[in-house]
Amino acid sequence: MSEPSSNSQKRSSSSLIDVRLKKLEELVEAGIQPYASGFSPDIHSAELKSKYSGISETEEISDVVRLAGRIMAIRILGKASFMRVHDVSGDFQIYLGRDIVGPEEYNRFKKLDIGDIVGVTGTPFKTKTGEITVLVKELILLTKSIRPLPEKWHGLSDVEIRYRQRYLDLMVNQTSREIVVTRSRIVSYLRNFLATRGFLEVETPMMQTIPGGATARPFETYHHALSRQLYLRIAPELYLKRLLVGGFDKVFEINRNFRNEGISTQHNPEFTMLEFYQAYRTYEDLIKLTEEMLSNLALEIVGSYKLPYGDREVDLTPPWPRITVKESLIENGALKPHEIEDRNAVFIKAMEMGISVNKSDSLGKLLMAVFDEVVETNLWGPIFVHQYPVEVSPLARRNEEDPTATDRFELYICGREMANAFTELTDPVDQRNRFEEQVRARQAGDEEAHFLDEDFLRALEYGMPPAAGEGLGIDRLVMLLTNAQSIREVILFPHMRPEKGLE
RNA sequence: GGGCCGUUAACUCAGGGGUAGAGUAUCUGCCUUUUAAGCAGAGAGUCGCUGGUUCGAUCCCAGCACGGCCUACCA
Repeated sequence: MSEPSSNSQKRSSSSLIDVRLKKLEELVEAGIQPYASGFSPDIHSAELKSKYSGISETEEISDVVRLAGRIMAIRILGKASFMRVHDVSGDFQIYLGRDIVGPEEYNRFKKLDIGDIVGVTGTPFKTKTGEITVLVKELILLTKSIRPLPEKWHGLSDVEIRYRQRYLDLMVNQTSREIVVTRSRIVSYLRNFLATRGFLEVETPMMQTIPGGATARPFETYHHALSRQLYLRIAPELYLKRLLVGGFDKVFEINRNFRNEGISTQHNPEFTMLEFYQAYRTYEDLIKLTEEMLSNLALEIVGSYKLPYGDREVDLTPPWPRITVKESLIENGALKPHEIEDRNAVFIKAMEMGISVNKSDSLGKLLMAVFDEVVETNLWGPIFVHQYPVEVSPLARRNEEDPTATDRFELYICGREMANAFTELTDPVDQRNRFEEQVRARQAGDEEAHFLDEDFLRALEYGMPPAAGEGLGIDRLVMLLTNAQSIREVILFPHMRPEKGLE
């Protein structure tokens, strides 16, 4: 699309590339296929090392092993050479001797570059320094690399390049690879945990005509054939509940949500959410399930309930404490017990604290504004904050004793919201009233207020069994378990502005 | 969206109003057990972009681009 000169590939880099392109030409002229196929390794580096760790230095092993990987270091010592090769399980060393492969082949090997992918066939032996090494009988070039890799001491640390060219980051940074593997293990564990408890994994629409289930600004798109506006989903909640109406009593979905909001170390426009719903249960049951699921997950992934996070530690040994929103506000000293039910008193307090609030805000919204400002970041946790105000919980069931509160909790770990759950509102009349309240808020300018979903109300009118549901942010959970300080470290290809010259 | 900081060789980084330095990588030569191999030599840069100030800018100033951190909204 753009001319080579406007490409991000700078001139000097292209001179290094030119050297390699010349080598590539020479290979082709010599009749060598620089992008070969058909070589199958029969062992990985980790297995090689463990299998032959017991051999002695002088021992000659007749086993022939086949390995493949990317050359990461080359040490030429005249008529013999060592190379370090990376494969998926780690790295291994190969030994090339001129007297073994012959002078012609040996000279060809000396022209290999760091970054080239090779297949080797040979026998294992132990070097003077005790490293299991492959004595190469045959080496074939599988892929010629024409771009230089980052240097061997410091590797690649420029975060912009690490995120934009994740393939390069994964090639040279082991911790980046480990996070990918850990994330996969976490998702598998959660899937298995729920599946063994009878939950059914489902997929619901990513493109929705009415974006529902959360308070957030949606991304908009357009369907030409239907001539209508569509939204990328902000949550799967209303669809999963429709499945409860339909008769499934335990369902879950692990998938992407999209929210048209700011980007930060805690936020990516698309993020992964686990949502699960269970009929004939309450949020009390979800508290127990969450404790069990996440504490066992920590044992599985980290090997302990106690996790290092930043320069602190968080202890996931169950059970975890609980506190109501109102209790937390009083305990924190933000509000006095007599003020907590008094909208005007809370409004004045919020103003005094410099929190941006509106005259029209309900008591519940004001309480949450104060909570977000002064309580939330101090909740190192793990802790369940529960009994959220009804005005900010339009899909949650009212508490039996306190109709201004809902049977809802949010789980906080390391000062961050990890999960949000509640006993579901199943009363179609109450649900309609709450939606209408949201519509009024939207008309008053609240871009994040819920849309009214008439079909969802129709489903509730047929009757949804009593149920409880929860949403759990997977990216933040992976951050917690990998001690990552930025969400971009746990998302393979995080959102970035387009790179100049490559659009 | 706001504030602060950054952008110099392919990579990691120094430097600083008089047209640029190191290590790694690359290239050449020597070297048969190295593993940050070693020794000798060489090449490599529009100092993010665009303007301004100046005899002269990579350095000072402004704007822009991209990124990072904090902050705001949210999960």
